Amino acid sequence: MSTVLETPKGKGEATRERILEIAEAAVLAKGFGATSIEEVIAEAGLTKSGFFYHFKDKNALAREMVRRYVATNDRLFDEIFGRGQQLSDDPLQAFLISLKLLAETMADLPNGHPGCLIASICYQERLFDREIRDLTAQSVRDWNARFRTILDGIAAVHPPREPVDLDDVADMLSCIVDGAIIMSKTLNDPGRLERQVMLFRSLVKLMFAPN
Amino acid sequence: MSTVLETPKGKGEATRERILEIAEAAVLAKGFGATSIEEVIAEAGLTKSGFFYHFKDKNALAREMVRRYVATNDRLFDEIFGRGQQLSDDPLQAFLISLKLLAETMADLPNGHPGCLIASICYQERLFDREIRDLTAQSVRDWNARFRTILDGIAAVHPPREPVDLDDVADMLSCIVDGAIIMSKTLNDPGRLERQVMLFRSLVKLMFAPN
DNA sequence: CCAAAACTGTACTCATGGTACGGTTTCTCC
DNA sequence: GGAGAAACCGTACCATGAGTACAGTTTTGG
Repeated sequence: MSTVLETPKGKGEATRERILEIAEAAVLAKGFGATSIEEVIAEAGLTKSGFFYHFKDKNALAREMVRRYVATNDRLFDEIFGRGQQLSDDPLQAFLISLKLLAETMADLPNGHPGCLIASICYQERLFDREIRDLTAQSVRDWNARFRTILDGIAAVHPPREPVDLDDVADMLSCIVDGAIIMSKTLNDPGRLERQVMLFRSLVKLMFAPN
Repeated sequence: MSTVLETPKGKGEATRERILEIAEAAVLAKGFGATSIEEVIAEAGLTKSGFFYHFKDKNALAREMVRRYVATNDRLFDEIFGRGQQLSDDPLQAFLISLKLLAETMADLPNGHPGCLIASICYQERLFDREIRDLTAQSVRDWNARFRTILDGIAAVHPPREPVDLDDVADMLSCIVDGAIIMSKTLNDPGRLERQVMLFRSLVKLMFAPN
């Protein structure tokens, strides 16, 4: 309370963050069930006791991982779609700009996109408790709602030329990103993710742009 | 060779199949790393010795699982896209019919789509050997090539109204299906998968149909 | 009926996840 | 600079699961 800085961040907080980061990478590479606490703490450079000081069990680790992932993603979306709105008053143009930014962001990852934690968890649902599954579900709903709002704004100005359901179009963006991440990883070709986002962008243009 | 039936199928073959089916369901629900041989054999009703009679180790099980999954999927695609071609001479109409069939097939799963094994494996790549990763990569490439061929046939008759890359459009179908499966599972709403396939269908129409 | 196929049973090793708990260092604040 | 909390270490322990070895038993197909 007395410090001026926003994030006092005791030493413990830093360790927590390090654990979460290492764990997330491991989970995305081998799955939660196959990610051992031992390997995480080995890489983090602390002991088992130290780990359990921060997280009461593996499920607590998972919960915090998801919270962290969702928060990071939310911030990224805020920035990307906020930036689009700054750069154009037309909602369609703003969205197209944001999609381009999104594609570039995806392409900028040096070793390709590390993966979507929500997708990873979805394929291991039985390992997680109700709270975690609710967390992932809510975050997906939030993202879809965000896109839906944007699309509403566009449709108000540019009536779509075909009767498409905007809820489905909003869903589609998440679907394409998740699907493209999988394809990129499977084929070991990071470029596909960017291309899919750009194709989605073309289709948005096709749907709304006056011909 | 002397039998008339296509599949003589000794008793061992049936057991193998049962193991693979149980294992696949378990892997899609909790991941490969968290799927124990013990639980699989418990559900299959045989002993550990019995299991290792059929598969030399867990990786052999994974290999056969993937082979089985890919073969099943190939057959399904053969049927769906073959049927489309039977029902219309126009390649675009044929594809639209097939996509409708695909959407219906997806919607017909009683408890929603169980999941894509390739996607599941992609998020646990470190657990699998080179051979398995090559298998999944090749199957994805094959599916993409199949769709690309269809799109080529369409484009030859109906020039696309926007300059879209047909390779990307072909990729998109797999991406959308994989992504929609994840969303359906995460939100526990099986309907989304069907809707996404139908939306893709609308977009194909929008891309190629003369206005 | 016989040989191969398809298992069962037991008994073990080794590695690892996860728990429990008491002790020790390091930080922080008064 | 001392007290107490936060952050961490050490060790001992149990349960589970992968995988091996191998001898025995049932089942099946020709």
